[in-house]
Amino acid sequence: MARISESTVRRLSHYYRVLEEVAGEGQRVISSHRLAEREGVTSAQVRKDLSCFGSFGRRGLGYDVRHLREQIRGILGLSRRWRVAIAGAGHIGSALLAYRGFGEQGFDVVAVFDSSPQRIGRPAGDLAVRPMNSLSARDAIDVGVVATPPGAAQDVADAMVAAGVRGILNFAPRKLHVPAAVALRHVEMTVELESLSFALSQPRAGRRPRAVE
Amino acid sequence: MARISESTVRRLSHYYRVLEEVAGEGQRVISSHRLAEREGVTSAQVRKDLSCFGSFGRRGLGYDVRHLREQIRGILGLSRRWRVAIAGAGHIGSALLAYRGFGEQGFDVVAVFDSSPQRIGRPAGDLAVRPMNSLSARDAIDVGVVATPPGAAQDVADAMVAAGVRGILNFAPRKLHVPAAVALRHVEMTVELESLSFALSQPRAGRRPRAVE
DNA sequence: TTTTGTGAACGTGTTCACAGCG
DNA sequence: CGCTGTGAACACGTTCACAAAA
Repeated sequence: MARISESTVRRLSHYYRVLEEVAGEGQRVISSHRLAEREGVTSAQVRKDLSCFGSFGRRGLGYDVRHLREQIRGILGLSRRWRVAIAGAGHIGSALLAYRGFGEQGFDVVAVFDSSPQRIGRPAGDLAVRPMNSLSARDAIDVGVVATPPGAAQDVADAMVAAGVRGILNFAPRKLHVPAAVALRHVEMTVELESLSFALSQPRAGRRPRAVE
Repeated sequence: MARISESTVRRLSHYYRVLEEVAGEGQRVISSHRLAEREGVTSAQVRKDLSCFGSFGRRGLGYDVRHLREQIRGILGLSRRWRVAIAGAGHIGSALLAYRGFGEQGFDVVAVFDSSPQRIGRPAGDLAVRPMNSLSARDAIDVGVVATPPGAAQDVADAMVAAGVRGILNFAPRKLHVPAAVALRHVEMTVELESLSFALSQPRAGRRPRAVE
């Protein structure tokens, strides 16, 4: 089985959402063409992506919606739960804590940290905000979420790595350096905004690849 | 001047941040190599990206930090201001409203909408939450931010398009369909999370280094 | 000499087109 | 026949390598 590209994984995540929707509509079977249509990609892309992980379809028929959904669920690791720590109890951190979808995807927020004395000890959902330096390997955190100001982000990431996290989701607009064994993903709101600003600044009505339909 | 790839624009946004930092450190000149190093790309990449827009460097010397920063600022359309409307006064919408970086990038939030009667009329920063259906072309919105539950996202986007927005930033985990002339960007927190989940599920050859304390 | 700007080479992800199978 | 699975062709973004300039 060849190396899986990041784009393939991201599309898998999209397919998964479409399949949940389609299953909700009572559809039992879906073709790569229909799935592609809903997601805005080509049917060949769908088949290629899926074929990285096995043969889930039936020729002449299509894919069983429930079965495919469960397969993707397994592939994406959504069948198990992950222990998450959020660093930064500001606006973003608080919003994330309150975000229900987090738990629905298998991520349990088990600790919230901040370095500001004013915030430490304050209730945050079912939890209380802990001082940043109290994070340790004993917390057994799988995924750390960096929701601090940019200036603190690298230090926080270092602390997370020292505490043994295996993945980091970074919301701060700064490049983080972590060991290769730690998975790192970046939610780049700033970049999306500036990319939007660029598109809006272009003279002619933009024919941008991401503006489909 | 050839077509600009989306990746190039996104990197430009990164370079811009590095340049602000470097300018703050008092550096007056920076080479493509140093810039690349800080951003985690190759120096050829930096030069190629910049060369799409002109010749900003001096051979044998490098790039003038302030000048390059201002050039990129102009290219990304950050020299002017955009009128922004946020739809959805829930956790994400509120966090965005409180986010200062928004304004620093030239985006003025001039209206907040929601369809829930409980939220309408409530103060939101300097603004008051308005009923979703009160959005109209008279608001002269440039950019709409979709921060609603997924089920409402498409309707809200349609309303924004009808009100004449030129760009949409979507936080809802659902594909939006908009006319090609409307720029669309997606903050895919869900996808990043699931991509992390996938990475964590892979049987990694190199086990993570032991947590040292 | 240093470092940019850029055509050429390269690699990777996407699309095509069809063989294979129900 | 219809639709999947997949090698081959293609497109596009990245890297290389070097001529040109300071």
